[in-house]
Amino acid sequence: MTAPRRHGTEKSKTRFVLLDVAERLMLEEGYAAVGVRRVAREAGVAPALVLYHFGTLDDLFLALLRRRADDETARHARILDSPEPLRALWDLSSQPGTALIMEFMALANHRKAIRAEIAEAAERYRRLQLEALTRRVAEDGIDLDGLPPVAVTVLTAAISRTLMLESGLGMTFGHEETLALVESILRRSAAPPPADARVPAPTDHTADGPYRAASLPQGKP
Amino acid sequence: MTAPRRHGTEKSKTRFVLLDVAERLMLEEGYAAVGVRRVAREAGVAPALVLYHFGTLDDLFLALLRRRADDETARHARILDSPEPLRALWDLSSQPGTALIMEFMALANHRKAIRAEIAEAAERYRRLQLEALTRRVAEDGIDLDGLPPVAVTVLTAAISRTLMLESGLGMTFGHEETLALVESILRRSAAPPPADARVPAPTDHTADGPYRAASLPQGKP
DNA sequence: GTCTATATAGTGATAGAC
DNA sequence: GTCTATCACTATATAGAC
Repeated sequence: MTAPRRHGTEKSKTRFVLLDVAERLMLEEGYAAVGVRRVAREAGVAPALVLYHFGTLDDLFLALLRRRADDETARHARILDSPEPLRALWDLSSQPGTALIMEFMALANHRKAIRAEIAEAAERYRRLQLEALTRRVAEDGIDLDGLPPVAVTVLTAAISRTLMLESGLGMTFGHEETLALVESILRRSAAPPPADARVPAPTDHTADGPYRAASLPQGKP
Repeated sequence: MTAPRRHGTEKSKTRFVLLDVAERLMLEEGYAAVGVRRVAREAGVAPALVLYHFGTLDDLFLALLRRRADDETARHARILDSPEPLRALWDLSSQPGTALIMEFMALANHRKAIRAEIAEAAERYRRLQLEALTRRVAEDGIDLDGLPPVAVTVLTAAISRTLMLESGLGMTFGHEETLALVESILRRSAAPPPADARVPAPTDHTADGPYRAASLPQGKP
Protein backbone atom coordinates (compact mmCIF):
# COMPACT_ATOMS: atom_id res chain seq x y z
CA MET A 1 0.00 0.00 0.00
CA THR A 2 1.95 2.90 1.34
CA ALA A 3 5.43 1.42 0.99
CA PRO A 4 7.61 4.52 0.61
CA ARG A 5 11.03 3.22 -0.19
CA ARG A 6 12.37 1.00 2.52
CA HIS A 7 11.38 0.25 6.08
CA GLY A 8 12.51 -2.22 8.71
CA THR A 9 9.47 -4.16 9.80
CA GLU A 10 11.53 -6.82 11.49
CA LYS A 11 11.97 -7.55 15.17
CA SER A 12 14.70 -4.97 15.55
CA LYS A 13 15.65 -4.05 19.06
CA THR A 14 15.77 -0.37 18.12
CA ARG A 15 12.24 -0.54 16.85
CA PHE A 16 10.98 -1.61 20.24
CA VAL A 17 12.99 1.06 21.97
CA LEU A 18 11.45 3.69 19.71
CA LEU A 19 7.98 2.44 20.52
CA ASP A 20 8.78 2.44 24.23
CA VAL A 21 9.93 6.04 24.04
CA ALA A 22 6.88 7.10 22.06
CA GLU A 23 4.54 5.39 24.52
CA ARG A 24 6.20 6.99 27.50
CA LEU A 25 6.06 10.42 25.89
CA MET A 26 2.37 10.02 25.11
CA LEU A 27 1.56 9.12 28.70
CA GLU A 28 3.77 11.71 30.34
CA GLU A 29 3.43 14.71 28.04
CA GLY A 30 0.65 13.89 25.61
CA TYR A 31 0.69 12.87 21.97
CA ALA A 32 1.93 16.31 20.88
CA ALA A 33 5.30 15.50 22.47
CA VAL A 34 5.76 12.61 20.06
CA GLY A 35 7.79 13.82 17.08
CA VAL A 36 10.51 12.41 14.90
CA ARG A 37 13.30 14.39 16.54
CA ARG A 38 12.09 14.04 20.10
CA VAL A 39 11.67 10.29 19.91
CA ALA A 40 15.04 9.89 18.21
CA ARG A 41 16.83 12.03 20.77
CA GLU A 42 15.39 10.21 23.77
CA ALA A 43 16.17 6.87 22.15
CA GLY A 44 19.73 7.96 21.43
CA VAL A 45 19.55 7.54 17.66
CA ALA A 46 19.43 9.76 14.61
CA PRO A 47 16.04 11.20 13.56
CA ALA A 48 16.20 9.55 10.17
CA LEU A 49 16.20 6.16 11.84
CA VAL A 50 12.69 6.72 13.15
CA LEU A 51 11.36 7.20 9.65
CA TYR A 52 13.41 4.28 8.42
CA HIS A 53 11.58 1.97 10.77
CA PHE A 54 8.07 3.36 10.46
CA GLY A 55 7.98 5.25 7.19
CA THR A 56 5.79 8.05 8.53
CA LEU A 57 4.89 9.39 11.94
CA ASP A 58 1.34 8.15 11.50
CA ASP A 59 2.67 4.65 11.03
CA LEU A 60 4.61 4.97 14.26
CA PHE A 61 1.39 5.81 16.08
CA LEU A 62 -0.40 2.90 14.46
CA ALA A 63 2.41 0.51 15.33
CA LEU A 64 2.17 1.67 18.93
CA LEU A 65 -1.59 1.22 18.92
CA ARG A 66 -1.32 -2.32 17.59
CA ARG A 67 1.40 -3.29 20.03
CA ARG A 68 -0.95 -2.57 22.92
CA ALA A 69 -3.66 -4.83 21.54
CA ASP A 70 -2.37 -8.05 23.08
CA ASP A 71 -1.75 -6.49 26.48
CA GLU A 72 -5.18 -4.94 26.58
CA THR A 73 -6.89 -8.15 25.58
CA ALA A 74 -5.12 -9.95 28.39
CA ARG A 75 -6.12 -7.23 30.83
CA HIS A 76 -9.76 -7.51 29.86
CA ALA A 77 -9.67 -11.20 30.64
CA ARG A 78 -9.35 -10.29 34.31
CA ILE A 79 -12.97 -9.28 34.32
CA LEU A 80 -13.78 -12.92 33.79
CA ASP A 81 -11.66 -14.12 36.69
CA SER A 82 -12.33 -11.49 39.30
CA PRO A 83 -14.74 -12.23 42.15
CA GLU A 84 -16.01 -8.66 41.62
CA PRO A 85 -16.25 -8.19 37.85
CA LEU A 86 -17.66 -4.68 38.10
CA ARG A 87 -14.76 -3.57 40.27
CA ALA A 88 -12.36 -5.28 37.90
CA LEU A 89 -13.90 -3.29 35.05
CA TRP A 90 -13.52 -0.07 37.00
CA ASP A 91 -9.92 -0.78 37.96
CA LEU A 92 -9.15 -1.69 34.38
CA SER A 93 -10.54 1.64 33.18
CA SER A 94 -8.45 3.53 35.72
CA GLN A 95 -5.11 2.14 34.56
CA PRO A 96 -2.41 3.77 32.44
CA GLY A 97 -3.34 1.51 29.56
CA THR A 98 -6.68 3.26 29.39
CA ALA A 99 -5.01 6.64 29.68
CA LEU A 100 -3.08 5.71 26.55
CA ILE A 101 -6.28 4.90 24.69
CA MET A 102 -7.71 8.23 25.79
CA GLU A 103 -4.62 9.99 24.46
CA PHE A 104 -5.07 8.15 21.17
CA MET A 105 -8.67 9.32 20.97
CA ALA A 106 -7.47 12.90 21.38
CA LEU A 107 -4.88 12.26 18.71
CA ALA A 108 -7.56 10.98 16.37
CA ASN A 109 -9.12 14.43 16.33
CA HIS A 110 -6.04 15.88 14.68
CA ARG A 111 -4.88 13.01 12.47
CA LYS A 112 -7.82 12.16 10.31
CA ALA A 113 -5.66 9.74 8.33
CA ILE A 114 -5.59 7.32 11.26
CA ARG A 115 -8.81 8.38 12.95
CA ALA A 116 -10.81 5.37 11.79
CA GLU A 117 -8.25 2.87 13.01
CA ILE A 118 -8.06 4.50 16.43
CA ALA A 119 -11.81 4.59 16.82
CA GLU A 120 -11.92 0.96 15.76
CA ALA A 121 -9.45 0.00 18.47
CA ALA A 122 -11.37 1.90 21.14
CA GLU A 123 -14.61 0.24 20.10
CA ARG A 124 -12.96 -3.17 20.12
CA TYR A 125 -11.98 -2.69 23.76
CA ARG A 126 -15.52 -1.74 24.63
CA ARG A 127 -16.81 -4.90 22.98
CA LEU A 128 -14.29 -6.94 24.95
CA GLN A 129 -15.52 -5.40 28.17
CA LEU A 130 -19.13 -5.97 27.23
CA GLU A 131 -18.54 -9.59 26.32
CA ALA A 132 -16.81 -10.35 29.62
CA LEU A 133 -19.32 -8.43 31.70
CA THR A 134 -22.30 -9.99 29.98
CA ARG A 135 -20.98 -13.46 30.57
CA ARG A 136 -20.48 -12.81 34.26
CA VAL A 137 -23.95 -11.36 34.58
CA ALA A 138 -25.40 -14.45 32.96
CA GLU A 139 -23.32 -17.04 34.84
CA ASP A 140 -23.19 -15.50 38.29
CA GLY A 141 -25.96 -13.26 39.54
CA ILE A 142 -23.98 -10.04 39.35
CA ASP A 143 -26.04 -7.06 40.46
CA LEU A 144 -26.05 -4.31 37.85
CA ASP A 145 -29.07 -2.49 39.26
CA GLY A 146 -30.96 -3.47 36.15
CA LEU A 147 -28.66 -1.43 33.93
CA PRO A 148 -27.85 -2.76 30.46
CA PRO A 149 -24.28 -4.11 30.56
CA VAL A 150 -23.28 -2.07 27.54
CA ALA A 151 -24.41 1.10 29.30
CA VAL A 152 -22.26 0.11 32.25
CA THR A 153 -19.20 -0.08 30.01
CA VAL A 154 -19.95 3.35 28.56
CA LEU A 155 -20.52 4.89 31.97
CA THR A 156 -17.36 3.34 33.37
CA ALA A 157 -15.29 4.68 30.51
CA ALA A 158 -16.93 8.10 30.73
CA ILE A 159 -16.41 8.54 34.45
CA SER A 160 -12.88 7.19 34.66
CA ARG A 161 -11.70 9.15 31.63
CA THR A 162 -13.23 12.37 32.91
CA LEU A 163 -11.63 12.01 36.32
CA MET A 164 -8.27 11.26 34.74
CA LEU A 165 -8.43 14.17 32.32
CA GLU A 166 -9.54 16.67 34.91
CA SER A 167 -7.02 15.48 37.50
CA GLY A 168 -4.27 16.04 34.97
CA LEU A 169 -5.47 19.62 34.68
CA GLY A 170 -5.44 20.09 38.44
CA MET A 171 -9.22 20.15 38.52
CA THR A 172 -10.68 17.88 41.19
CA PHE A 173 -13.89 19.63 42.20
CA GLY A 174 -16.56 16.99 42.83
CA HIS A 175 -14.20 14.06 42.30
CA GLU A 176 -14.29 12.87 45.87
CA GLU A 177 -18.07 12.60 45.95
CA THR A 178 -18.10 10.92 42.55
CA LEU A 179 -15.53 8.35 43.62
CA ALA A 180 -17.56 7.69 46.76
CA LEU A 181 -20.60 7.10 44.60
CA VAL A 182 -18.69 4.69 42.37
CA GLU A 183 -17.38 2.88 45.40
CA SER A 184 -20.85 2.45 46.85
CA ILE A 185 -22.08 1.01 43.56
CA LEU A 186 -19.15 -1.37 43.40
CA ARG A 187 -19.87 -2.57 46.93
CA ARG A 188 -23.52 -3.14 46.24
CA SER A 189 -22.64 -5.07 43.12
CA ALA A 190 -20.14 -7.16 45.06
CA ALA A 191 -22.78 -8.42 47.46
CA PRO A 192 -24.08 -11.93 46.64
CA PRO A 193 -27.41 -11.89 44.81
CA PRO A 194 -30.43 -11.64 47.10
CA ALA A 195 -32.34 -14.88 47.22
CA ASP A 196 -35.77 -13.32 47.42
CA ALA A 197 -35.92 -9.86 48.96
CA ARG A 198 -33.37 -7.18 49.67
CA VAL A 199 -31.05 -7.83 52.57
CA PRO A 200 -28.31 -5.60 53.94
CA ALA A 201 -24.66 -6.24 53.17
CA PRO A 202 -23.64 -9.60 54.65
CA THR A 203 -20.40 -9.10 56.55
CA ASP A 204 -18.88 -5.70 55.85
CA HIS A 205 -15.56 -7.21 54.87
CA THR A 206 -13.84 -3.82 54.74
CA ALA A 207 -13.51 -1.42 57.60
CA ASP A 208 -15.64 1.37 56.31
CA GLY A 209 -14.86 4.99 57.13
CA PRO A 210 -16.59 7.42 54.81
CA TYR A 211 -15.07 6.23 51.58
CA ARG A 212 -11.67 6.12 50.02
CA ALA A 213 -10.95 8.86 47.54
CA ALA A 214 -8.02 9.63 45.26
CA SER A 215 -7.89 6.09 43.94
CA LEU A 216 -7.19 7.16 40.39
CA PRO A 217 -3.76 7.60 38.83
CA GLN A 218 -2.86 11.17 38.00
CA GLY A 219 -3.10 12.05 34.33
CA LYS A 220 -0.21 14.38 33.61
CA PRO A 221 1.68 15.88 36.53
CA MET B 1 1.84 42.52 32.90
CA THR B 2 2.66 40.82 29.64
CA ALA B 3 2.60 43.94 27.46
CA PRO B 4 4.84 43.00 24.51
CA ARG B 5 5.00 46.16 22.45
CA ARG B 6 1.61 47.31 21.32
CA HIS B 7 -1.78 45.67 21.15
CA GLY B 8 -5.31 46.82 20.39
CA THR B 9 -7.45 45.90 23.36
CA GLU B 10 -10.25 48.15 22.26
CA LYS B 11 -13.64 47.26 20.87
CA SER B 12 -12.35 46.88 17.35
CA LYS B 13 -14.66 45.21 14.90
CA THR B 14 -11.79 43.18 13.49
CA ARG B 15 -11.00 41.83 16.92
CA PHE B 16 -14.45 40.35 17.22
CA VAL B 17 -14.26 38.89 13.75
CA LEU B 18 -10.97 37.22 14.63
CA LEU B 19 -12.49 35.72 17.77
CA ASP B 20 -15.51 34.52 15.79
CA VAL B 21 -13.26 32.79 13.30
CA ALA B 22 -11.15 31.20 16.02
CA GLU B 23 -14.24 29.93 17.84
CA ARG B 24 -15.70 28.45 14.69
CA LEU B 25 -12.42 26.73 13.83
CA MET B 26 -12.16 25.24 17.31
CA LEU B 27 -15.64 23.78 17.11
CA GLU B 28 -15.43 22.54 13.54
CA GLU B 29 -11.86 21.31 13.28
CA GLY B 30 -10.45 21.37 16.80
CA TYR B 31 -8.05 23.72 18.51
CA ALA B 32 -5.13 22.58 16.33
CA ALA B 33 -6.76 24.35 13.38
CA VAL B 34 -6.41 27.68 15.17
CA GLY B 35 -3.20 29.33 14.03
CA VAL B 36 -2.11 32.85 13.23
CA ARG B 37 -2.18 32.32 9.46
CA ARG B 38 -5.36 30.30 9.34
CA VAL B 39 -7.37 32.73 11.44
CA ALA B 40 -6.03 35.69 9.46
CA ARG B 41 -6.82 34.07 6.12
CA GLU B 42 -10.41 33.18 7.04
CA ALA B 43 -10.94 36.65 8.47
CA GLY B 44 -9.56 38.25 5.33
CA VAL B 45 -6.72 40.13 7.01
CA ALA B 46 -2.95 39.87 7.20
CA PRO B 47 -1.44 37.40 9.71
CA ALA B 48 0.43 40.16 11.52
CA LEU B 49 -2.86 41.76 12.44
CA VAL B 50 -3.78 38.79 14.60
CA LEU B 51 -0.69 39.25 16.72
CA TYR B 52 -1.26 43.00 16.82
CA HIS B 53 -4.61 42.44 18.51
CA PHE B 54 -3.69 39.63 20.84
CA GLY B 55 0.07 39.73 21.24
CA THR B 56 0.48 35.95 21.24
CA LEU B 57 -1.61 33.00 20.18
CA ASP B 58 -2.10 32.02 23.81
CA ASP B 59 -3.64 35.40 24.48
CA LEU B 60 -6.04 34.85 21.62
CA PHE B 61 -7.18 31.62 23.23
CA LEU B 62 -7.58 33.31 26.58
CA ALA B 63 -9.56 36.18 25.05
CA LEU B 64 -11.85 33.63 23.45
CA LEU B 65 -12.25 31.79 26.73
CA ARG B 66 -13.16 34.95 28.59
CA ARG B 67 -15.62 36.09 25.95
CA ARG B 68 -17.66 32.95 26.51
CA ALA B 69 -17.93 33.55 30.23
CA ASP B 70 -20.99 35.79 30.09
CA ASP B 71 -22.84 33.57 27.66
CA GLU B 72 -22.19 30.49 29.72
CA THR B 73 -23.27 32.16 32.93
CA ALA B 74 -26.54 33.14 31.30
CA ARG B 75 -27.01 29.61 30.02
CA HIS B 76 -26.52 28.15 33.46
CA ALA B 77 -29.28 30.37 34.77
CA ARG B 78 -31.74 28.28 32.78
CA ILE B 79 -31.32 25.51 35.29
CA LEU B 80 -33.02 27.78 37.77
CA ASP B 81 -35.99 28.52 35.52
CA SER B 82 -36.64 25.15 33.95
CA PRO B 83 -39.50 22.99 35.25
CA GLU B 84 -37.09 20.07 34.87
CA PRO B 85 -33.73 21.29 36.20
CA LEU B 86 -31.99 17.97 35.70
CA ARG B 87 -33.02 17.88 32.06
CA ALA B 88 -31.93 21.50 31.71
CA LEU B 89 -28.53 20.53 33.07
CA TRP B 90 -28.26 17.66 30.63
CA ASP B 91 -29.32 19.79 27.66
CA LEU B 92 -26.86 22.45 28.71
CA SER B 93 -24.04 19.93 28.78
CA SER B 94 -24.95 18.68 25.32
CA GLN B 95 -24.66 22.06 23.62
CA PRO B 96 -21.88 23.46 21.42
CA GLY B 97 -20.87 25.78 24.24
CA THR B 98 -19.88 22.74 26.26
CA ALA B 99 -18.10 21.28 23.26
CA LEU B 100 -15.99 24.41 23.21
CA ILE B 101 -15.07 23.96 26.86
CA MET B 102 -14.12 20.38 26.12
CA GLU B 103 -11.90 21.54 23.29
CA PHE B 104 -10.28 24.01 25.65
CA MET B 105 -9.58 21.24 28.13
CA ALA B 106 -7.84 19.29 25.39
CA LEU B 107 -5.92 22.42 24.49
CA ALA B 108 -4.84 22.81 28.11
CA ASN B 109 -2.88 19.58 27.82
CA HIS B 110 -0.62 21.10 25.20
CA ARG B 111 -0.37 24.72 26.33
CA LYS B 112 0.79 24.56 29.88
CA ALA B 113 1.13 28.35 29.92
CA ILE B 114 -2.65 28.73 29.95
CA ARG B 115 -3.55 25.40 31.52
CA ALA B 116 -4.40 26.85 34.93
CA GLU B 117 -6.72 29.47 33.53
CA ILE B 118 -8.59 26.94 31.41
CA ALA B 119 -9.02 24.54 34.32
CA GLU B 120 -10.22 27.44 36.42
CA ALA B 121 -12.90 28.30 33.87
CA ALA B 122 -14.07 24.70 33.62
CA GLU B 123 -14.29 24.44 37.38
CA ARG B 124 -16.20 27.72 37.59
CA TYR B 125 -18.86 26.31 35.28
CA ARG B 126 -19.18 23.24 37.43
CA ARG B 127 -19.68 25.41 40.49
CA LEU B 128 -22.37 27.36 38.65
CA GLN B 129 -24.17 24.15 37.82
CA LEU B 130 -23.89 22.90 41.35
CA GLU B 131 -25.20 26.14 42.83
CA ALA B 132 -28.24 26.16 40.58
CA LEU B 133 -28.95 22.48 41.02
CA THR B 134 -28.57 22.61 44.78
CA ARG B 135 -31.01 25.48 45.06
CA ARG B 136 -33.62 23.67 43.03
CA VAL B 137 -33.20 20.53 45.11
CA ALA B 138 -33.72 22.57 48.26
CA GLU B 139 -36.66 24.65 47.04
CA ASP B 140 -38.59 22.11 45.00
CA GLY B 141 -38.45 18.44 45.80
CA ILE B 142 -36.33 17.46 42.82
CA ASP B 143 -35.62 13.75 42.76
CA LEU B 144 -31.93 13.03 42.46
CA ASP B 145 -32.16 9.42 43.62
CA GLY B 146 -30.29 10.40 46.71
CA LEU B 147 -27.17 11.32 44.72
CA PRO B 148 -25.07 14.25 45.91
CA PRO B 149 -25.76 17.18 43.55
CA VAL B 150 -22.07 17.69 42.89
CA ALA B 151 -21.74 14.09 41.77
CA VAL B 152 -24.65 14.67 39.39
CA THR B 153 -22.79 17.55 37.76
CA VAL B 154 -19.67 15.44 37.37
CA LEU B 155 -21.61 12.51 35.93
CA THR B 156 -23.51 14.75 33.53
CA ALA B 157 -20.30 16.30 32.26
CA ALA B 158 -18.59 12.94 31.99
CA ILE B 159 -21.37 11.26 30.05
CA SER B 160 -22.17 14.11 27.68
CA ARG B 161 -18.51 14.80 26.94
CA THR B 162 -17.79 11.15 26.28
CA LEU B 163 -20.71 10.76 23.90
CA MET B 164 -19.71 13.92 22.06
CA LEU B 165 -16.07 12.93 21.74
CA GLU B 166 -16.81 9.41 20.58
CA SER B 167 -19.50 10.51 18.15
CA GLY B 168 -17.01 12.83 16.56
CA LEU B 169 -14.77 9.82 16.01
CA GLY B 170 -17.58 7.82 14.44
CA MET B 171 -17.75 5.58 17.48
CA THR B 172 -21.30 5.09 18.74
CA PHE B 173 -21.26 1.61 20.23
CA GLY B 174 -23.41 1.62 23.37
CA HIS B 175 -24.54 5.20 22.95
CA GLU B 176 -28.16 4.35 22.29
CA GLU B 177 -28.53 2.35 25.47
CA THR B 178 -26.72 5.01 27.46
CA LEU B 179 -28.96 7.77 26.13
CA ALA B 180 -32.00 5.65 26.96
CA LEU B 181 -30.70 5.28 30.49
CA VAL B 182 -30.17 9.03 30.80
CA GLU B 183 -33.63 9.67 29.47
CA SER B 184 -35.21 7.32 31.99
CA ILE B 185 -33.40 9.08 34.81
CA LEU B 186 -34.51 12.46 33.53
CA ARG B 187 -38.12 11.29 33.40
CA ARG B 188 -38.03 9.89 36.88
CA SER B 189 -36.54 13.12 38.15
CA ALA B 190 -39.22 15.13 36.35
CA ALA B 191 -42.03 13.36 38.15
CA PRO B 192 -43.38 15.27 41.17
CA PRO B 193 -41.96 14.05 44.47
CA PRO B 194 -43.78 11.00 45.82
CA ALA B 195 -45.82 11.89 48.89
CA ASP B 196 -45.24 8.65 50.72
CA ALA B 197 -44.53 5.58 48.63
CA ARG B 198 -43.45 5.01 45.07
CA VAL B 199 -46.09 5.51 42.42
CA PRO B 200 -45.82 5.03 38.64
CA ALA B 201 -45.41 8.01 36.35
CA PRO B 202 -48.52 10.18 36.58
CA THR B 203 -49.63 10.92 33.04
CA ASP B 204 -47.03 9.80 30.52
CA HIS B 205 -46.94 13.20 28.89
CA THR B 206 -44.83 12.02 25.98
CA ALA B 207 -45.75 9.27 23.58
CA ASP B 208 -43.20 6.74 24.57
CA GLY B 209 -41.76 4.26 22.09
CA PRO B 210 -38.55 2.65 23.31
CA TYR B 211 -36.57 5.84 23.76
CA ARG B 212 -35.24 8.58 21.59
CA ALA B 213 -31.59 8.23 20.71
CA ALA B 214 -29.15 10.40 18.79
CA SER B 215 -30.13 13.50 20.71
CA LEU B 216 -26.59 14.79 20.98
CA PRO B 217 -24.89 17.14 18.55
CA GLN B 218 -22.14 15.59 16.52
CA GLY B 219 -18.66 16.50 17.66
CA LYS B 220 -16.58 16.90 14.54
CA PRO B 221 -18.06 15.74 11.22
C1' DG C 1 -5.14 49.93 12.30
C1' DT C 2 -3.43 47.51 8.66
C1' DC C 3 -0.13 46.20 5.65
C1' DT C 4 4.47 43.84 3.48
C1' DA C 5 8.52 41.68 4.47
C1' DT C 6 11.33 39.08 7.25
C1' DA C 7 13.48 36.81 11.32
C1' DT C 8 13.87 32.62 13.79
C1' DA C 9 12.92 28.14 14.73
C1' DG C 10 10.30 24.27 14.38
C1' DT C 11 8.36 20.21 11.64
C1' DG C 12 8.12 15.65 8.64
C1' DA C 13 10.47 13.57 5.20
C1' DT C 14 14.27 12.23 1.73
C1' DA C 15 19.01 11.16 -0.41
C1' DG C 16 22.87 8.96 -0.22
C1' DA C 17 27.34 7.72 2.20
C1' DC C 18 29.05 4.20 5.39
C1' DG D 1 20.88 -0.61 10.17
C1' DT D 2 22.55 3.76 11.11
C1' DC D 3 24.34 7.91 10.00
C1' DT D 4 24.93 13.15 8.12
C1' DA D 5 23.08 16.60 5.51
C1' DT D 6 19.43 18.76 3.56
C1' DC D 7 14.90 19.84 1.40
C1' DA D 8 10.43 21.82 1.66
C1' DC D 9 7.28 23.47 4.45
C1' DT D 10 5.06 25.30 8.48
C1' DA D 11 4.84 27.85 12.65
C1' DT D 12 4.90 32.16 15.84
C1' DA D 13 6.51 36.51 16.17
C1' DT D 14 8.71 41.09 14.92
C1' DA D 15 10.14 45.53 12.25
C1' DG D 16 8.89 49.12 9.96
C1' DA D 17 6.35 51.42 5.97
C1' DC D 18 1.78 53.48 5.07
